[in-house]
Formats: sequence, structure tokens, C-alpha cells
Amino acid sequence: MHFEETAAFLLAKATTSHRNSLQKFTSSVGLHSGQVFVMIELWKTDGQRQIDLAAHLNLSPPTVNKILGGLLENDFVTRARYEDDARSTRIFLTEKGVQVRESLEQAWEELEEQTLASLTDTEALMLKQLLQKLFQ
Amino acid sequence: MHFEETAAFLLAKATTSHRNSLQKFTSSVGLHSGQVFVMIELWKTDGQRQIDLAAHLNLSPPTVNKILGGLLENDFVTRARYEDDARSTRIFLTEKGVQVRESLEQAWEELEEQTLASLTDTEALMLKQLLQKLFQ
DNA sequence: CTTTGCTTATTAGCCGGCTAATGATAGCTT
DNA sequence: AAGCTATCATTAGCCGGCTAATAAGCAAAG
Repeated sequence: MHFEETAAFLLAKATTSHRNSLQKFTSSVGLHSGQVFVMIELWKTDGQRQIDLAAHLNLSPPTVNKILGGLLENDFVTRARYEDDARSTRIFLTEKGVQVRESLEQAWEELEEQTLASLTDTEALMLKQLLQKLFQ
Repeated sequence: MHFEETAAFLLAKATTSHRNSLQKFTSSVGLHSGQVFVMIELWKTDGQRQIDLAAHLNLSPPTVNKILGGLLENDFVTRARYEDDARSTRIFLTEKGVQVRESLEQAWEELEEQTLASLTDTEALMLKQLLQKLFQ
């Protein structure tokens, strides 16, 4: 069997390589790669509970908790009690957290460009559609 | 900007998800996800130095070193001095390391099937070609 | 033969994932 | 009201990546 030619193999290899690129670009705006996705989710809907963030991000609650620790330390978000349920906390963007979006969008455009550099526009579109279909 | 529609975003999400599937399948044959790629490389060429493994796998030397630690502990590989250079070690498959290949190939087929379940044959082929083009 | 510099392996320590286990709270059943 | 159960956040601990720093050995220049 030629593992190297399977989609499972290629996808796994793509993981590592893409994470390295991602890390480079996000660090230029002061964020770690994992933190970015939490921020994107909060920009969509601010004030979510951790459990909801985890569900929306397709990540485990401990992973979200750990990532939030870093974001809290660096003042990108704050925690607040959930009024109706003492078990939960709600996560809110700080001013800094709101403002970093613009820098990230710029970095993201460069990342996207670099990611797709080896593909034609048609291929890029196909890739996006296929990825969406794979893990919707 | 809609991050969710970029290839960079979709790739990051897809690969995380894929790693979880991968882990499930490889653990069924007693290997961790990262160890699999080292084994695949050794099945291609046994007796490589760590530095060459790292280069072929596109991983950092410390990462390879750490993964080999686990493989050594579980008797999938052994270390031997490199005759011509005392700095290097060569990594060799054990009998167990050779034999686990068959089990992994079976598990890998299932993984591949599950990975591509939502795609047609044509789409699967396109995906593989695009990934190969992206990270060759 | 010594010194300087490069290469290899390793260690330490970080982030991003995960599972399993805890503790606190909410809520439902009785 | 009491007790069981489910839910949420958190902690501990693991693997897979990485960079930076260390130690050891090789090799070439002087």
C-alpha cells in the first residue's frame, strides 16, 4: 500500500504544514494560532459561554478553557458571571479584542494568498468546496 | 471579512478534525498518530538517521526525537550507533515494527474510506491532486 | 596539533489538541 | 425538602508540533 497517495495521509501532512504558516501570520498580530479561532467566533457572537464556544468551534471544553487562559492574560477577552446560571461564565471581547480584528484581517489575506499560491482560481474554488464538503 | 469561507480557515478546521479520526484508527493498532508517519518512513527505508527522518518527514529533529522515544519504549524500533559518525544514531525496525504494517494497512483503508465518504470518486481524486499541489 | 566552526542528538519549555476525573451548581423526581 | 442526575468549568496529564539552548563529535584551517 502506498500511504503517501491516500487522502488521509495528504490531509495529515497538510495539517502540520498549514499550522506552521498559520502560526507565522497570527503571531504577527500578537495571537497564537489556536486563539484566532476563538476570537473569530467571538467577533461573530460576543458574550458566549465556554461550552457554547466549544460546540461552535468543534473543540473540547478543556481546549477552549486553556486557550481562553491565554486570551485573558493578554487582555483580549474578559470573563463575566452568567446571570442565570452560576456554573457558567460568559466571555466578552475587550476593546483590544475588538480592535485586533482589523490587523488579523490584513494578515489573513496574506495567509490566504500564500496558501493558494500554487493553485489557479478554479482550483482554489474547488478546494474550498471540497473541504467544506468533507467537514461541514 | 468572512474568515469561514477562506481556504486557510477551512484547511485549519478540516485538519484538526482529521487528526481526531486518524488518532482513533491508529490507536486500534497500538500506535499514536504521530508515530505512524515515522513508521511509514522506516518501512520505505530502514536504518535512517534521525536527522534524515526529520528531513524526509518535514518535521523538526526534536519532534522526531520525541516520537522515537515512544516507539523505542514500545519496541517498534531500536537504536544503533552509526558506524562512521558517533554523533548519529540509526533507527531500525524491530520484528514487531515490521509486522504492525499489515494491521495498519487494514486500518488505513477504513480510515480512507471514512475520510472520503462524503465525496464522489471524482471529487476524491480532485481533492488528492489539490492537496498534493498545495503541499508538495 | 589546536582551534574554530558545523552537525547531530537531546533537553527544556511552550502552544494546541485530547480524555478522564473533580467540584460546584441546576434541575427534576420523589 | 431531599436526593439523584445532568451540566459547566476546571485540573491533571498525555501526545504532537515547535523554537532555543546544550553537549558532543567531526572536519577543516591554521
